[in-house]
Amino acid sequence: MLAKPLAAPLFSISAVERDTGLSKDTLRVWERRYGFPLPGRDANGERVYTAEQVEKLRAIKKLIDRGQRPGKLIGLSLEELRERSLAADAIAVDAGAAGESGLAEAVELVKAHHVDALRQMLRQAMVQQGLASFMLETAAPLNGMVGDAWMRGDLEVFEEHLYTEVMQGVLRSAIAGIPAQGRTPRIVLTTLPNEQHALGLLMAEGMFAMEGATCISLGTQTPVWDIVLAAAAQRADVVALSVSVAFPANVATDALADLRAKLPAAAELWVGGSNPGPQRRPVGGALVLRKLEDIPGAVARWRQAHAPSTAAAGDAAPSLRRFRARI
Amino acid sequence: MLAKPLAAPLFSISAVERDTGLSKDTLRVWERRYGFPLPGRDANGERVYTAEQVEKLRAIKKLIDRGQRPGKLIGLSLEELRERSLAADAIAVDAGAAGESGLAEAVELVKAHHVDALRQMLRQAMVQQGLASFMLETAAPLNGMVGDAWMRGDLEVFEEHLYTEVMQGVLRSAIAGIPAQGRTPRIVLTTLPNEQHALGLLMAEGMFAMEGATCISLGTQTPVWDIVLAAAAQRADVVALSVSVAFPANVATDALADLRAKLPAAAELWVGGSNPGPQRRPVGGALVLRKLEDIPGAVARWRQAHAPSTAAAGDAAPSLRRFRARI
DNA sequence: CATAAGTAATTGTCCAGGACAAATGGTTGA
DNA sequence: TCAACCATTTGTCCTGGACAATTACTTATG
Repeated sequence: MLAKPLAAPLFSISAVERDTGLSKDTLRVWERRYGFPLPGRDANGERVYTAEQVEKLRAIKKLIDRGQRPGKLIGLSLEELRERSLAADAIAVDAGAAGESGLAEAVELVKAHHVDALRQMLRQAMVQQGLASFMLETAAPLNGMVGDAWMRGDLEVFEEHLYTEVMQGVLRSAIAGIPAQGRTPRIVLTTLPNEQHALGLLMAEGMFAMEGATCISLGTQTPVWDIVLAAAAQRADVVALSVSVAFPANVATDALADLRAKLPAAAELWVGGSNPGPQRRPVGGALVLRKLEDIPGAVARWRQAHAPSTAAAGDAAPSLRRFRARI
Repeated sequence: MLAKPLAAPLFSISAVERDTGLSKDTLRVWERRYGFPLPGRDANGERVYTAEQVEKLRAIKKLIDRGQRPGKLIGLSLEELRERSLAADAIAVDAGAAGESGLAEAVELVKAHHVDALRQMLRQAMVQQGLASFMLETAAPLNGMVGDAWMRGDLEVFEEHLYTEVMQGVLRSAIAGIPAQGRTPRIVLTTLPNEQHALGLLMAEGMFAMEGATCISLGTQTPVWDIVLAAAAQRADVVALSVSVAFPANVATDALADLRAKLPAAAELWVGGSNPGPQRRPVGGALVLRKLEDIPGAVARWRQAHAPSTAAAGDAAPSLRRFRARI
C-alpha cells in the first residue's frame, strides 16, 4: 500500500492497541483528556503514533498494571517512568542480584546475539541441574529477566525473539524426553487469544509432565469456545491457562470468568503466569497458581481429592473446596 | 461486573467480541446495515445479546473465515448456516479418498483427538523415512490436508491446534538432533507480523539445517524493522521468510518489498510458503522457493556463487542474477 | 483516634452515525 | 484466457457526548 520512506517506524492505532494493551477507546480518550499521546495524522486523517510514543505508553501501562493511576503518570517523562519502574522493581532487582548463578551472563549472551553459546549454556545447565530445577531456578527467572529487560527497552524485539526461540527449543526437547505415564489428571493446556507467550505454557507443561499427569497442549491463542470443545473432546480433568504480564488484566479476568462458566463443572480451571489480574482478583471457581512451584502441590491435591477409593466421580472432595471460591 | 441471571444468559458487546472474534465496530455496523443482530438494551441503554444471537454469529464467522461473504450469510437461519458448513464438508471426503499413503489416517487421528496415537505415528514415520523424506512426503502434504480440512470447516480450531502442536514437537526434536555444521550461508528465519503459521518455518529450518547451513530462527511474527536488525546483528547471508496461504497476499507483497529495501544489498531474501502473492508477482530482489524441495538447490547455488576461491565478498556471481529480478 | 458514610474526582467503555479505503465481484475488450 | 475497469461490499477509523465503576478525599460519629 505505502512504501515507507525511511527508518522511522510508525504505528496505526490498532498496532498500538496490540503493542500496549490499551484499547483504541482508551487511546482516544487519553488524547482528548490529557493531551497525550498526540499522534500525527496520515493522508487519510488517521492517527499515526511514533515509536517513542508507543514506548512511553508501554511504560505507563506497566505502572498502571501495578496499581498506579494514569492521571499521575501521563505527565512524566520516559526517564521518570523508568525510575518509578525501577523503584517498583526493587524486589525484582534483589532477586536478580541473588542470581549469581550465571543468569546475568545468559542475558548478556542474548544481547551479544550469541545464539549457539546461549543454547549450549542452557542445555548444559539442564543436564547439570535436571529438568525440574532447571525450570525453577534457571528458565523461570531468566524469562523474568529477559521480560524486564525488554520492558525497559534494554532488548530489541528480535533479541527477545532469539531468546524465546532458543529456550523453546531447549524446553521442548527436554519435555519430549519425559516418558509419558498417562496418569490422571488429564490436563488441557493453552493460552487465551492474543496471548502469544509460549514459554510459560511450556514450562507448565514440563512441570505437569514431570508429575506424571497427561498433558494435551493446544499451543497458544485458543478461542474460549474452542478451549471448551477441546476440554470436552479430551475429557479433561483440568484446563490450565498461562497468562503473561503483557496480557491486559481485565480482559483476562473477563475471559476466565466466561471460560469457567462454559466449562463443565467437573473440569477444574487452573490459571498460572505472572499476570496481575487473576492474582489480585481471583476469578470464582479458578485455582490460581502463582508460581511454577505450586504445580506439584496442586496435582497432588487433585489426586487426593479424586482418589478412586474415597470419592465418586463428579463431586469435589471437601479438601478442595477451599480453593474454589464460588461467586 | 454483572452477575448473570441464571435462566437466560445474556452477553454484553465485549463478551460477544470475545466469543465470536467480531469487533465491536463490526457488530454495530452489521446492526446498522443488515439489521442483524438486533440486541436488546439494558437499563443503561447498552446492547444485550441473547445466546441464540451469539450462536448464529459464531456460525456466520466460521463461514466468513472460509471465504464466504457476510451479506450473503446474515439473512440465513441457523439451520441454513449449518447446512452450508456440511455442504462444504462433502468435498472433504473426496480429497480424503485421494490420500492413500496413510496421510488420511493421520487426519482421522486428528479428528478423533487421538493425540498420542498421532504423535507415535509421526515419530515412527520419521524414523522409517528419515527426516528429509518425512518432511517432504509426510509433513508437508499433511500440513496441506489439515489446512484444507480446516478451511472447509472439517476441523475445529482446537483440532488444528492439536495437530500443529504435535507436529511441532516432532519436527523440533528432529531438528535438534541434526548436528550443527556451522557452514555458510548463515540464514535468519522468521515470519511476518500476524503470520502465526509456525510449521512451514520449522520445516524450512529443518531443510536448511540438513544442508549444513547455519540457521538462526526468530520464531514467528517479527516486525520488518527487527528482521533487518537481526540480519545485521547475525551477519546473515540470507533472510528466509515463510508466508502461508492464510496471509493476505498484498500485505505480504508490500512487506517483502519494504524488507528488501531495508536489508543490506549483500543479504539475500528468500521467500517460501504457499502464499499466492509472492508466487504470482515476485518481489524484485527476492528469490521465491515454491516448495521445500527447492531448498537444497538454492543453498547449493548460493554456495557456488559465493565460493571463496572465485568471488570476493559483496558482489553476487552472475549465475545468481537470474534469480534476482531487480525492480 | 479510628472508622464509617458520603461526596468528589478519575477513568474506561459504550453510543451514534458519518466517512473512506481495501477487497471482491462482475463486465468488457484485447 | 487474461487484463483492466467499474460497482458493491465490508471493516475500520473518526468525533464528541454520556455514564457507571472505581478510587480518593472529607466529614460525621463511635
